Amino acid sequence: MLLERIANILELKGENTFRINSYRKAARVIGDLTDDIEEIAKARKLTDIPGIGEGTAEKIIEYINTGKMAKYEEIKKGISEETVALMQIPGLGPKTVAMLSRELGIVGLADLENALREGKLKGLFGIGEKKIENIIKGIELFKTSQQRISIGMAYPIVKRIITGLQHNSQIADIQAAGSLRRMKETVGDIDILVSGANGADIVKAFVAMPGVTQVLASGDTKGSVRVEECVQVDLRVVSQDEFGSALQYFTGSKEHNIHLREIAKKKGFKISEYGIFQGDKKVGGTFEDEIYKMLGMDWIPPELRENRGEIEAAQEGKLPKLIEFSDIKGDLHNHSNWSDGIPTFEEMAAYAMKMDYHYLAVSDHSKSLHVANGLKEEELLEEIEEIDRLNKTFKRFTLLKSTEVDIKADGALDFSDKLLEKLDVVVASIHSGFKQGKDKITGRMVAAIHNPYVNIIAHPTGRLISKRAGYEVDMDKVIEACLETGTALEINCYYDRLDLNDINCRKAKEAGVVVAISTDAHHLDQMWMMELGVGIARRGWLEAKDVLNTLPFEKVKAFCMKKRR
DNA sequence: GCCGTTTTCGGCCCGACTGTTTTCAGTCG
Repeated sequence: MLLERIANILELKGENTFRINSYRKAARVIGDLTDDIEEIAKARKLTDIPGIGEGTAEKIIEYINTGKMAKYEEIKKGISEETVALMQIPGLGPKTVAMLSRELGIVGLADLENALREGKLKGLFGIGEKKIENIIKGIELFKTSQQRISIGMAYPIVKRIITGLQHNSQIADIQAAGSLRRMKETVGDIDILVSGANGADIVKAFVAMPGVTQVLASGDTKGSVRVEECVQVDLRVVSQDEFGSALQYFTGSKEHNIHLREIAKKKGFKISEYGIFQGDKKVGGTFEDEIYKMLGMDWIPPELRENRGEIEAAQEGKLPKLIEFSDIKGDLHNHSNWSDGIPTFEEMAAYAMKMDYHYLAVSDHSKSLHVANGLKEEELLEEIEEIDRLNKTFKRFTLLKSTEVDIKADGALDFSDKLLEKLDVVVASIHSGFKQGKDKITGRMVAAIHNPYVNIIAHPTGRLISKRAGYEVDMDKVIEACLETGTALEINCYYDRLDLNDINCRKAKEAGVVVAISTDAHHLDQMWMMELGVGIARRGWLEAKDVLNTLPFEKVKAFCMKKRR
């Protein structure tokens, strides 16, 4: 994003920090938009977006029209991207990078490492022994632990730690904070917050837990470890009357907290991790919700705390009543051992019933997907018979006859309508031709959506968080087609997919498109990931009524049949 | 650069830590 780059360069140049921040803020709000920026520009409504004023609006219009931004072209002169990137090294901020560049002509990481080796940093203004040591450590850290991990990895770790510590009699409250509590799709490190009497004892118990591979710090109020999965986990101990404010503070997001503190200031309050204050007098902090209440708004669920309009909604009492895991009645996309899954139908049904589901779809792959052992027509017919037979043995549970039918490279479906008609619910998805252009892929998907038997489009963008960006698809057109035809879009819960993501999910909701939250489980022990999908749905402002699989079986069936008429 | 139930000018979130330039700037979350 160009505006973000401008912010970075201005920072390096030592510009006014408030100006830098406003470029950053503008970049962020644009990234969070659910509407098309060009449409907004065309309607001359850019300055309606909070954080975008006349100046930025002009720059955006210039960029849309010419593909360039004069401001950016002007300030980037003589500054290399590599130099800007040096600011990402922990401990190196804009001042130090600018000074190193000025005094030693350092451009990028290689230069910096050479200068360090040759001892050139010694004697520079503001640089001592310790500082040099910290830069070396920072580079090391930058190289090794740069990447964030999927919430799907972090979530079980936190559950394990919290369960392990819960029985500790010293602990009064324990909660995960940070981006994990907000259910962000990736997390950097894991923050756990505890209140209790004896901090040192609690921290000792924490660093001695099974699974800990390295203890980074162990004190009276904070412990920091690395666990098997190579993630850093921080545990902080606070007093009970600070737990609420500390939880609020450490949950973030940073942008949400900044906005909240601005409001607090205007109302004569001050909030920090230690509490909410009026002058020097502490007026709250034990409970998180009292902070929001004192600021004149409803308590905001953590998943919404991204400064994407949730604060305004809370002030007006208009927050959505977010979907909860307990609203989920079933799972509409799963694989059995008939294609590339592990469990049998019986095992799937038993597990689903244990999860209190009312139904579960068996949606094995279709014939063209050889790598996934896709079912041939006659095999799907057999599968249908087998499921019908099994369903007679269940009392208050139904296995749904389904398929994950391939949308082939030419846009045709992999099974005939005649066959699809025999199913309860049809999931369709793209598994090939990822490199086709945006129009082609969008065309394939829209064609599938218009098929009267297709009910759900699975993993609509095809992205894999750790591996690939996904194919190019015009989500606006897909959403439009779904709305027109009564087709649902999936939030795929598999931890590496989480596709739709939060922003697209909100986009779908705003358009009025129904969303299905499905695990795409191939093993029984992937079915818990429904919790991740619900988290993404909550981040997308979804309520139970927006989600297909919160409905009882009859209504899901009615949703599918309606399209066939 | 943005913004306004105190302001169209003068503000713009809070606190901790660290190292170094001994009173505070730089960096971080």
